Amino acid sequence: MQIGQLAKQTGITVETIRYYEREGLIPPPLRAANGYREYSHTHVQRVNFIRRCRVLELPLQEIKRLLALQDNPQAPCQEVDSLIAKQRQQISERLTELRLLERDLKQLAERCNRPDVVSNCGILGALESNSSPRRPAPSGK
Amino acid sequence: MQIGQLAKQTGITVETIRYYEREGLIPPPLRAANGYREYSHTHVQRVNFIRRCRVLELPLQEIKRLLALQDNPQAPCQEVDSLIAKQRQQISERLTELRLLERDLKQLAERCNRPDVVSNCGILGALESNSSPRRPAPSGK
DNA sequence: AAAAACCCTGAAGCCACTTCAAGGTCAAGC
DNA sequence: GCTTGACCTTGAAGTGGCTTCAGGGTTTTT
Repeated sequence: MQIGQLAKQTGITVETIRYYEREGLIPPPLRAANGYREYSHTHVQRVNFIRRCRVLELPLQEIKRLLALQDNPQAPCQEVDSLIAKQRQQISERLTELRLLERDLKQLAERCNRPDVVSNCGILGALESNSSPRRPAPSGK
Repeated sequence: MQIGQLAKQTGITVETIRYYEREGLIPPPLRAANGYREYSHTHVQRVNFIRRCRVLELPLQEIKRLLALQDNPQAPCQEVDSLIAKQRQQISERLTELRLLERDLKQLAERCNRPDVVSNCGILGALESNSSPRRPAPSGK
């Protein structure tokens, strides 16, 4: 199977497959006499595995760890669990960030004074003034 | 005011301030006789403006647009509004993505078979099988 | 025989920084 | 006056996960 075929079967572009090989996520395949890469079924599985991990937004370095564990069936699977747990934690933190951001952007958008000029723009005004990082009002510390 | 002082006042690192200058977001400041950058109050305002925009995760290119509009007070502020609206849209889309991702990761984590070995790992098993991109069962289209 | 479609490599571009290397400058303490 | 340390300078490279480009070779189709 040529690289284009593998790309079609997995939904990963040809360039990205070559990139994964360079990064060591895919073992270098055999080469045909003309230098073309020749892939087998195990390569399809490998690329699909990587794709599913990337859908979960796991970094390539961690996917690399998972692939190493895969090749070592007697290893404890605790690292797999903790890796997924860590990813869940990060996604959850990012969700919290983005929810706050959404709220802030909504408030900002409401400061718009309808079609007007920049000098009277409520949005720009808010961004100019020190509203964001307001210190908690200097108390007699 | 030297660059270190500006950094302290704005919470932006020295390196990032120099980067913003290179990228054209901050006008090049005057230089002292020894070559050190000399900043004024308007620079503090400018950097704070950029910081507030970055908190909202606006890309530098769009912050550049906002800064250009700021320097042009008679321009209509419609572009400001649409820029913020676009950002809201993107944040909202990303939130939707991450909520789905959170759900998927939770389900995946539940497949863990307690402390065990890799060969019996429910998580790895799920990542290996073609569960994710299941085609909607070929119907007689 | 020519055109289209595939394959190859290596390098650069994207974004917003961060880090590194290799220095010059300046105030304080001995 | 000499060192120590804290500041400042520039330019280049590294980060992540690709994508794009330049410049070719090969194979299949027309």
